[in-house]
Amino acid sequence: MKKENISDAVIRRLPRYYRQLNSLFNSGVVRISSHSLGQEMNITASQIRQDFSCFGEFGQQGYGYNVEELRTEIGHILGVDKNHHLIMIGAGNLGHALLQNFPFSQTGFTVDAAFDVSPTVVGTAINGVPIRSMDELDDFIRAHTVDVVSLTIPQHVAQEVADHLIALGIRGFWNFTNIELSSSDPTVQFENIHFADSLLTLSYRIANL
Amino acid sequence: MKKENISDAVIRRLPRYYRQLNSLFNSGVVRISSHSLGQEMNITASQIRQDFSCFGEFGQQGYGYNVEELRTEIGHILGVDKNHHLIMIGAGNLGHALLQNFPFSQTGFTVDAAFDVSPTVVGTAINGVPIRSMDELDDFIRAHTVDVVSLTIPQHVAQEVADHLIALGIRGFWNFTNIELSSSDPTVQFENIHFADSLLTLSYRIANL
DNA sequence: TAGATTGTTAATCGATTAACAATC
DNA sequence: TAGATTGTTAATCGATTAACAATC
Repeated sequence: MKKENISDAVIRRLPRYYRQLNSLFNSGVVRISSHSLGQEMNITASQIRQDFSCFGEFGQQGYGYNVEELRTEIGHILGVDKNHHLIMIGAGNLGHALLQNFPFSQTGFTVDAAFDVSPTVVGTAINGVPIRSMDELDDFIRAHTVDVVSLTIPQHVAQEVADHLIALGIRGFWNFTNIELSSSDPTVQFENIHFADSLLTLSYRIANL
Repeated sequence: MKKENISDAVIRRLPRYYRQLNSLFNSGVVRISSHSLGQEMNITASQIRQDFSCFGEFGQQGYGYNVEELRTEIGHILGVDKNHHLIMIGAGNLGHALLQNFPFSQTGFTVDAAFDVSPTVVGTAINGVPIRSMDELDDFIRAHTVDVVSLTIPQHVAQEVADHLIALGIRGFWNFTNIELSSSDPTVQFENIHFADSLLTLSYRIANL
């Protein structure tokens, strides 16, 4: 399942397609053409067909795409049918918010545990996810499959914790700390959510029309 | 202060430059060349010089860039010196987390109020920001300058609330609901933080090398 | 069948990189 | 002065769009 030469721009559009197709499916729409889908999403029909053709032939001439089928295909490409395992490091406000509100299961993830240093939260559970002590982290990782670690911890410990986790074999990081994490190992993947960068681009745009 | 033809790609790099320059400044670095900055950020020196030259001439031949000066310039371009006013709609877990942890003031923002429907939080304050009732929202907006509204509310009310706010004159939205908001008015700016899209791209990448 | 729409190849556009004269 | 490094123009690369034969 190794596609080569898929550009980042294409990959970033896949979740949007998936989201739109889900919404269409839930509205009972059975089929859609690249043209209509493009209008709804503000993407050209050409680009949609180009994007899909990176992964296979999902449509039918003269008909378009079956919404349910296409949704399943793109979901498969994204791995929502994989049941990835995730643990959360840091169960503060943001970690708490994610555990409470984020639809992990719809995204193909199971949150097996959260870890924190604070004795007041260790031993409790949020939305069914047990909060464990950071002391148990290494043993937990050695004993379980962990595909992704979400980092909702203070900036100043982020790189250090990441390095430690990489040494333990973790390859996927969902990084909420506003710093650039890096690794010399190219198989380690970081996905960053930089709130500050996001707000600053908005700040720029509202000032420049 | 209206620069034309600045591509989105350039704008998205500005906060990264700003972040890196801040870090260099705090480490006491006085000057830096496009070459060194590029090495640190994994960007070519050419691109850095191209990016900066969209906004002015901030360097000096044979010397490079003065870190403090360049930081100030880019901060100015991004508007961190503007003191924008922000209100938050929805003071649930995520809103709470942002109020507690996000460095609004360092980003050039003041949070004047948060609004929620829940009577248990209305009347309280988080990190000095008062939580008001949604009933007070319209009057508040009419009486105050509001540059940006952060939307940390449930998906199903998001577009409706956004439309209402647009009608009241709001032009900047920091959208944390996992849906695509839109407006026919091109002066309205949406900056979306789609957690699910982000996690799905990570899901894709860990499966494909 | 005729009309619609795909998948794909070719053309265009824009963004990144390279090169270099200007100059500190 | 010689060396370094900018700002900018030109070359390259990659991504988006257009066109169209294939075909449902």
